[in-house]
Amino acid sequence: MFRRVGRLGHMSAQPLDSSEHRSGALLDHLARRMRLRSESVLAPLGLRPRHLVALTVLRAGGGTGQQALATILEMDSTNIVGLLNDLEAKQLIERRRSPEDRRRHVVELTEDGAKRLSEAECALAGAEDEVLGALDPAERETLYKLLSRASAGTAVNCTEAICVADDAC
Amino acid sequence: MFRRVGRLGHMSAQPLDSSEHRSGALLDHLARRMRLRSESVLAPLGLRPRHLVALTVLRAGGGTGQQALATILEMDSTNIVGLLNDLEAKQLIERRRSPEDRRRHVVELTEDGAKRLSEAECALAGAEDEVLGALDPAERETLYKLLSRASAGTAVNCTEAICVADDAC
DNA sequence: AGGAATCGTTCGTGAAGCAGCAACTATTTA
DNA sequence: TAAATAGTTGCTGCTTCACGAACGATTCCT
Repeated sequence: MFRRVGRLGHMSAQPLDSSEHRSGALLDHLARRMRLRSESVLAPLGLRPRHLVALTVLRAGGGTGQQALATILEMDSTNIVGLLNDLEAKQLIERRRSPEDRRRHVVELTEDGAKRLSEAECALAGAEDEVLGALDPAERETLYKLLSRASAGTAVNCTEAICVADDAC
Repeated sequence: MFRRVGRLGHMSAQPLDSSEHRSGALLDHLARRMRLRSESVLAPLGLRPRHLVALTVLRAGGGTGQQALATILEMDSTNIVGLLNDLEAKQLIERRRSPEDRRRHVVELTEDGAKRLSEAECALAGAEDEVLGALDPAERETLYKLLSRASAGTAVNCTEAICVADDAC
């Protein structure tokens, strides 16, 4: 499951100067800042940050089963149920039984869901302006694309549908 | 299995519609994935993800008071105390009274702290490889720089209130 | 000097997120 | 038929975290 991390300094082929450039802590830091702001902005829409994450993933690779979704989001599947219950109660997603395997519930964004997601993203403009204030629009776009590709790439392991890279809306 | 959207080379014009390109959810998603992996990797070092965040911030702008640190990390100052207690017990940071204002505790990385931080970052290579597997080294470097600048930028302005452009959605 | 404000510290309280187990239904697969 | 899989529900417990109250030390205001 987890890649074994070798003892220090055993990699001779890699340039060592990138060893300090780990993005993990920075991701954590910025995600926290963003999440704190998002909560208050999203509240009027009846959404929480984690709902937005789920919706975003669903938009990227819709038509996934809940098990797959649990893997992508790395959440316990029992907790996924509650999350999806929220979203379904608001009619932002639909659960349909898969015709090929009727055990599965295929989860997909509804029209309302896509619309609400758009609204939410739009409402987050202010929050993002605060958190990413040091980056100009072009840099933010670059950041978005990198994050998007990384997110899609990691999802590849788990499911089938990935194709977010660059869509022109 | 892979639903492929062609248009690979067609980077036509500019992505002018950045309206939907909000990075918040993606940040959240990737940060979570990273954090889950980091925990197990960091455990042998006696660190947790949030410790790493604090150390990273301290390395970037050392010599800050705890109040300022609370603002940067956007954590309650009472919770900062416990966090720093952990780190001080491990002798990764030092609290000294500021000579100019002896109410303040100036927090700084010790040599051990910097070393441990480096080790931790090195140990996170595997985790990062998993989470950012879709990005090549150059892209990861770009990502790091963007995140780094964003983090530094928000830290600098944290004292002054940033006026947010009213969202016109 | 005296009083108010600030910084750090400790303690407690309460809410929220989340993992994990158990049991159940429906469905597929061997 | 038996076993495995997907989803659902309910429950338990741990951890994190924000928030408040009180306190000592120190500085700033007048």
